[in-house]
Amino acid sequence: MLKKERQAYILHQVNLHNKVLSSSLSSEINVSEDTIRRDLQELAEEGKIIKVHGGALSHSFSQVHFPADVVYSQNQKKIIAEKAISLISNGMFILTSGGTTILEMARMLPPQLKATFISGSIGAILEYMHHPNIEVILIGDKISKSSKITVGAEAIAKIKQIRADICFLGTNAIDIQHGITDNDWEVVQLKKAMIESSQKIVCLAIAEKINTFQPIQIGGLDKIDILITELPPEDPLLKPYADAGITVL
Amino acid sequence: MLKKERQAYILHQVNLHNKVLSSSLSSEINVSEDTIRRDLQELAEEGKIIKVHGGALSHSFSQVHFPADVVYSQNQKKIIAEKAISLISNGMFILTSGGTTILEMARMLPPQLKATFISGSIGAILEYMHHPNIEVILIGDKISKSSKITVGAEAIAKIKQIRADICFLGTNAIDIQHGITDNDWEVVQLKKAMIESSQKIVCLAIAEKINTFQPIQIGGLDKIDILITELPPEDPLLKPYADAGITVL
DNA sequence: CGGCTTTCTGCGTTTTTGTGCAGTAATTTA
DNA sequence: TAAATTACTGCACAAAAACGCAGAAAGCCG
Repeated sequence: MLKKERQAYILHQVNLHNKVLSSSLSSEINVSEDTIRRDLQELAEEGKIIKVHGGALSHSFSQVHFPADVVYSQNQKKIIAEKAISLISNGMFILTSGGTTILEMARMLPPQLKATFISGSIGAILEYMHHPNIEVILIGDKISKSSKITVGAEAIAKIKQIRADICFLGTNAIDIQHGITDNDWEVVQLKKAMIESSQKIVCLAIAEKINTFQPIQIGGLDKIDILITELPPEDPLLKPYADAGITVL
Repeated sequence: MLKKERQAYILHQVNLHNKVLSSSLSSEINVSEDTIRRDLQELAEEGKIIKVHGGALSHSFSQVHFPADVVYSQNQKKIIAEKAISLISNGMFILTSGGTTILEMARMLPPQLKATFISGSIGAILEYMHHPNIEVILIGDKISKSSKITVGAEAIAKIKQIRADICFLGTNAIDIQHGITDNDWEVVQLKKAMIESSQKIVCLAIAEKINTFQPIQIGGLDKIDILITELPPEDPLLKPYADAGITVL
């Protein structure tokens, strides 16, 4: 088993179960605990997991601990959310994934807006529920504790029954070559279904996610209609995407 | 259980109940009181809780003054929750409605418990998600903002596909003549479906709901297997229900 | 192709960390 | 003030981490 492969597996396990033990990983993959420890350390340095004595935890596990950095990217997300909201009008059926950017958008929805929001993300649903004029449809199925969304065949089947006007995807990684990618298999399946069920696909991504990629592909750039970042549309970083036929906001 | 994990659990408990006892935490998590004390100390040093003799308090507690009757009915619900939890064992499929009593039960589930919980109540789902060993299945459909649960034909159809071991119903009103009743049409439909899909039906009701009724019937007393209140089972108020063949706890 | 470097992995040893226990001091409660 | 809880201290033991090292594998290059 290759190092990269191993780390991808570890990351997946962490995101799935919220925690991993060095000892159990070691026996699962058949490498020494030393190697596991080194992998965990690398992943921790990249900020993908939180290393603790005995194993590692997923980032979402200890939500509380996101200091100064959070406020900074909060503002970025507000800019993105504003642009996204400008695409919504009354009466629309809107499909959304989860993720902090989507949550920010949900919070900023204008109170007069009348629309139907469909999502499997618990966090997003909670936000939508606060709004007076929004109909909320919850996609049900097994809940993934790490990503706090519903996942599974039922959820996907349900999404496939829908014909939404527009779909907002919180984007974990996007680049020219691989399109949009993610690191959780089940989340990927869900997003794929969402793309199939929507007339227009909007990707919300903060700039640091641009030109990065993750192990699993959701879809190529050709699936995307609109890309929203906190940068001005004419930023050179975004030029390749505009050239690929995507509307950049 | 990892140290960080344990501390996260403790913190969650503190924020939930506003206080924790070292002794009860120790037996819940199965570590020595010494370890708990050291955890509390660390959390206190980080300013996340207030350590006191015998346990710890939440920060918010020191400020807010709870009206006595809130605490009182909180305690009633805790008694009910405890009795209800005694009916649950590992591996069970458990269907639950919403309501504050159910929420209290969800909060008090022992961390070692491995079971599958199925619900359409957003609040309950959020609680279940915090527990390390519980599988959570979310019933999806349109969300009723007033009751904060999913309602509708899809939700009912989904429930009908389930064969649960036990079903816990938060009860709004119960009396000898009308059985269990409620005042929300859609909630009633859902609870009816839940009753049909479960082997054993448990009603959780605080004493003040006993011998009251609401406009819409969910089901007669014959549908109920177990009735749980905060009163001792031999309380005369409950005698008619025991006579009707219901196990009263 | 052969030699060189670099990277990766596993092993043994030393440190550090986490946990429980016993005895004692401090505190609550009656 | 006495009895009972709870807190603290030092210690012992186990588990995990860190460190240095050596062999294996992969990549590079003339």
